[in-house]
Amino acid sequence: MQKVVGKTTTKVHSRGRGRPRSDEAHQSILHAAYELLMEVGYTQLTIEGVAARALVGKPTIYRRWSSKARLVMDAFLAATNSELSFPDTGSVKEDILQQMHKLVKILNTPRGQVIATLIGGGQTDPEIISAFQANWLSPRRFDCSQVIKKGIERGELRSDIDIEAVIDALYSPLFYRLLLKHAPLTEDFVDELIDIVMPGLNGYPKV
Amino acid sequence: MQKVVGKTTTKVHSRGRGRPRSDEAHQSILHAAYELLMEVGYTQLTIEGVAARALVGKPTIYRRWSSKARLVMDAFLAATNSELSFPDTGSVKEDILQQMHKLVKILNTPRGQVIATLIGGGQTDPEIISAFQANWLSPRRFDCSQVIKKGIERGELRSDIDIEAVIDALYSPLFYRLLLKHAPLTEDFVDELIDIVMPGLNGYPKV
Amino acid sequence: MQKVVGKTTTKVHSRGRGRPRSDEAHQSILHAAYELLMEVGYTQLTIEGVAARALVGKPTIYRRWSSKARLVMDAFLAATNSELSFPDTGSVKEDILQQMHKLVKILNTPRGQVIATLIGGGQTDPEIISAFQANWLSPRRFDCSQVIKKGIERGELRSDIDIEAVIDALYSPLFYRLLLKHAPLTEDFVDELIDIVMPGLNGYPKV
Amino acid sequence: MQKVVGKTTTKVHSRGRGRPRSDEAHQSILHAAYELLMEVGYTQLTIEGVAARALVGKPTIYRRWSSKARLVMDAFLAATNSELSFPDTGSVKEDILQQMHKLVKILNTPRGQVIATLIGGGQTDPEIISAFQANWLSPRRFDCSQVIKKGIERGELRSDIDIEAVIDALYSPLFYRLLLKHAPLTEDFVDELIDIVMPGLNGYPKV
DNA sequence: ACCTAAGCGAGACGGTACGTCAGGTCTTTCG
DNA sequence: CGAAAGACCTGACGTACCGTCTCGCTTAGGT
Repeated sequence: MQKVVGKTTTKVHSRGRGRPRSDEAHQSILHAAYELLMEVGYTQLTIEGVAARALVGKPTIYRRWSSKARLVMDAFLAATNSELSFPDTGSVKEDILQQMHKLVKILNTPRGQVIATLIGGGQTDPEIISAFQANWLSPRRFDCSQVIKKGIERGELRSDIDIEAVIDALYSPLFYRLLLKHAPLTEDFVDELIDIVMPGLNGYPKV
Repeated sequence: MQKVVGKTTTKVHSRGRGRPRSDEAHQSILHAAYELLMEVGYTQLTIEGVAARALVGKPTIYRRWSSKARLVMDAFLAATNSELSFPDTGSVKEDILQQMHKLVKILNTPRGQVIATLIGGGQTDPEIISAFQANWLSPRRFDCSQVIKKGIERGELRSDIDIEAVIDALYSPLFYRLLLKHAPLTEDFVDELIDIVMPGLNGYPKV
Repeated sequence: MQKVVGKTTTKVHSRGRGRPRSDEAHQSILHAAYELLMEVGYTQLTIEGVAARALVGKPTIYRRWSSKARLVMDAFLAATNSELSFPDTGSVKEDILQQMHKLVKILNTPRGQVIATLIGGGQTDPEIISAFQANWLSPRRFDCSQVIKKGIERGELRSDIDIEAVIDALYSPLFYRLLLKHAPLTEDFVDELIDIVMPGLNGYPKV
Repeated sequence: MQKVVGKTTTKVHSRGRGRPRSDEAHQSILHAAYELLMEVGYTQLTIEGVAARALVGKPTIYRRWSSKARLVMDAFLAATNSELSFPDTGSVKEDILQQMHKLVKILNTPRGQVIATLIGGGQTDPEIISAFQANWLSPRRFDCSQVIKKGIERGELRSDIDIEAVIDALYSPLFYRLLLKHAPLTEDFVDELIDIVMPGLNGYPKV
């Protein structure tokens, strides 16, 4: 578990004078926040509740995070692990297929709900969206773009595709179902999607 | 503008005795709610704020809508017009392309932000999501599925596709960019998506 | 126990619509406040504490009293009874002597401490002083001035005295000892004071 | 301006090892405290405010004064000058009259307000009252009692009076008006008081 | 000339209470 | 007799200070 200090935390202290901030309190707050996030969700989570569970005063939280959104974002990121790496099977289609299956599994856990509430909360707090995008989404999109570029080099994929659009086409339906809940987010759905999208990327294009 | 009595409103009144409900108050509430929705989004919208702007008491709102979610959905739907119909050009690809362009235009207006905050707020309020899905999303997905079915009958599209998955593949990237804001939601993006997804649906499939 | 609506309460409501303010809550708050005033004094008394003891929400208190000072003032005045009336013995000296004895007895009870903390708190809140002066002090000073005037008419007292100054000369030492605590506030002290001050008021003045 | 080490300061340091306490900080704190005392009064004065104005850390204050009361008393006393001495005109009445005029002048300055808030704050902080009484009131009462004793020896005053009661009778009205503000504290009022009280003390008493 | 104890300003700590806002309910009066 | 208005209680908000506790740094005696 890696401490992530992204856009959401206030500036790291320039080794100024005064008592340094307690790392113990910091961790305790993030941990309490993440627990509550999974137990009651974003909306029901209160700063007072976090303070009480972390055995910390409210001002100690407000001193570090200026809003619930930012605290929750950091708590989420601090609990991130690298479970979403891409395999290297030699086939772009297979690499992406396997990683999307992993992603679907995660989105179907409570962690998936946390992601959903974060994106939801982000609709009224731009900072949370940009932090989520920068610290969670971007790294995974970057990995995916590397896989796609490798596929282009190999001639497995067309060279004139817009990589960002491809990634959107592949992954957005997963988030769409996560958020809209109009249909279940199954692994079969992933297979369907791959079958729909990959042909349009073929190195030997449309007849 | 038509009063929508869908899943979200409480039962219509049985013309009982006593003072009738003021239609003026009703419209005034919906109007105030929609305005606030555009100004501050779903989460920041408060029943008190709506009551104040509509010059109405809180119970007058609660008497008609049992929750913020239902009020907001009605306000949103009351402002709906049917600008998202599909053309009939004879080509599935063209029909969908044109309708998606219309959708993108709308998503880039304040109304797009309202949709975003509704989906966002829905992450912690299941009722919002299901009402949005039932009253706004479903009709458009139905229209789209009719277009697709017509394409299958014509032989323009493969007959073994999962129509729900196809609709997701086509439309979810638009909502994805609406919500995540990692890239602009342009009309060129629509063209790219169509180029990526449609080949996988061809009546005369992959080589 | 008489409900006093003095300078300290906000205007009485013009019998408008809506739920009327609960008199039960009102009395309960005043009672709790007075109890706490006697138990812990003005400074240690908190609005939260009053709310908790009165089984009432904080906003219910703030809706009626804009500050701790005004609440406390009203609580004090609501607990006022008319125990400080002047007798009519036919002798000014005797009338005042007896009433001052009564006052000393009261000032030596917890109620005396409440008065002390009110005057104390009033040093940083002008409103509390003026409310105390208007609702508690003034009536008693008026009674006393009537007694003095009667004495002047009778020829028992000089006619050229400044009545306000006389009242100050008589009563201020009691408050002085109440507040400064440099010496006990005994009934003998009252007798001493009368012996010192009354000769200066004699109808047949200084030789 | 003399550093006062009365009941209020903690023990003087035994000149141990280590860095000696900064006298500059000491003076700066007292000065800041007195300024704030005049600006906002005892109750509104905060240790944080003093520390900020004195450009000093909070612990530097707490190391020297264990409570707000003690700090404030020292700040008040450090700003004392001996402007309230008694003249020696040969007449008790004149001596006291002149000194009371001086006192009234002072009580009508901001310093008078400081005294008022000190007495006020003392109603919920016994330490303030006893320190004020010991370090400010007592010396002046002692001086006054000397004047009175001299008057008794001279035969100008009765020998059977209670000196403490006399001092109270003379001075308490001034503090009474300072604190209750029901009437202005003028020099004419002093003259009135003298006329009322002095006859009761005459060496050749009531007719 | 070093050591070391105690001071320094700064500022974070766990707390308590503040005064406010909005939630959803209840109780009046008015139409 | 039900709609409208507004007070009700509740709970959380974000802030201000409390008095204490580190920090990294002087500052001077003591060895």
